[in-house]
Amino acid sequence: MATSARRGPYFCGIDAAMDVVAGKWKSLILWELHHYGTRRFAELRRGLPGVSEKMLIQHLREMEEDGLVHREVYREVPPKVEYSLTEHGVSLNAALAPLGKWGTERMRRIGAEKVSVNDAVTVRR
Amino acid sequence: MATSARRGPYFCGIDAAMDVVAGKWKSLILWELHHYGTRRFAELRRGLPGVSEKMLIQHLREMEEDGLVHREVYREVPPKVEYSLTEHGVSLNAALAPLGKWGTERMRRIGAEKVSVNDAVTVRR
DNA sequence: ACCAGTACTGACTAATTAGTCAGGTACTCA
DNA sequence: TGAGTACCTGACTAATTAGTCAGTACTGGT
Repeated sequence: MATSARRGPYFCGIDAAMDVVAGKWKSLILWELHHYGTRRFAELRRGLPGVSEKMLIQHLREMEEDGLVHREVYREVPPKVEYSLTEHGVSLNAALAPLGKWGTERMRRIGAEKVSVNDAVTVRR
Repeated sequence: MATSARRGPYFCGIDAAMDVVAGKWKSLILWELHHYGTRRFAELRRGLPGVSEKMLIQHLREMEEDGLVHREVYREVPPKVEYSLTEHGVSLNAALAPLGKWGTERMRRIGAEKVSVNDAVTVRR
């Protein structure tokens, strides 16, 4: 089982929270959905420069399983799928806010750059 | 470079914070050091049931590089090394508190078990 | 003398996570 | 007719992260 799902046992709450947020793009997806409310698959892909479709879908599926995002499929052609945060997703995002603030502060401290759209296509590590 | 160090560019603050917290045991180390104030290497090892010495050292070194923990070496025999949180480590821990609360709530929701000392030696995933 | 405790290092392997790329359906527009 | 958009799936590979295990130097206790 290469993908998803641990769901305990956990050492503590942070451990449990990390389990659902860990993944290269998950926090970014959370932020996008929080910021825009509702986003289609292709919109998310464009909003997360550098993400591969495979990972985007995989993360979205895991987050759906974990009850963080809601997936609304419209039986149309061409297909239309809308993603949005559930109540739990919204509260997780709120819980992440202080961490985001700390991170922003850290970026200022170490003088880290923000990724630009041009950088994003190239390597990140 | 298998170990450590990305340090930007980041997409956002959460991305930057995640960079220093990601790692199987880092949040737990943070919690231990926060709880006890100062801990020796062997105390940490015992406090984190299941951790391998290699990962513990590796994580401690990375966190030291990232300015989260302070390493105090006493030139004695047998060797004595004390780890403690720096100011930044303390503030990071504070920023993680809401996330920990969310995680605890999630554990209650999904009925996840807390790891017991007996479990810890065996597999975790 | 021998074993345990301390704080490690380093080689090697296993497991996990992410990326690439090809394909698939069902349409619309030129 | 051919290209393009939308939302995917699946096979295969690369990169990253974690685990195992052996070994070091020194000492205190039995």
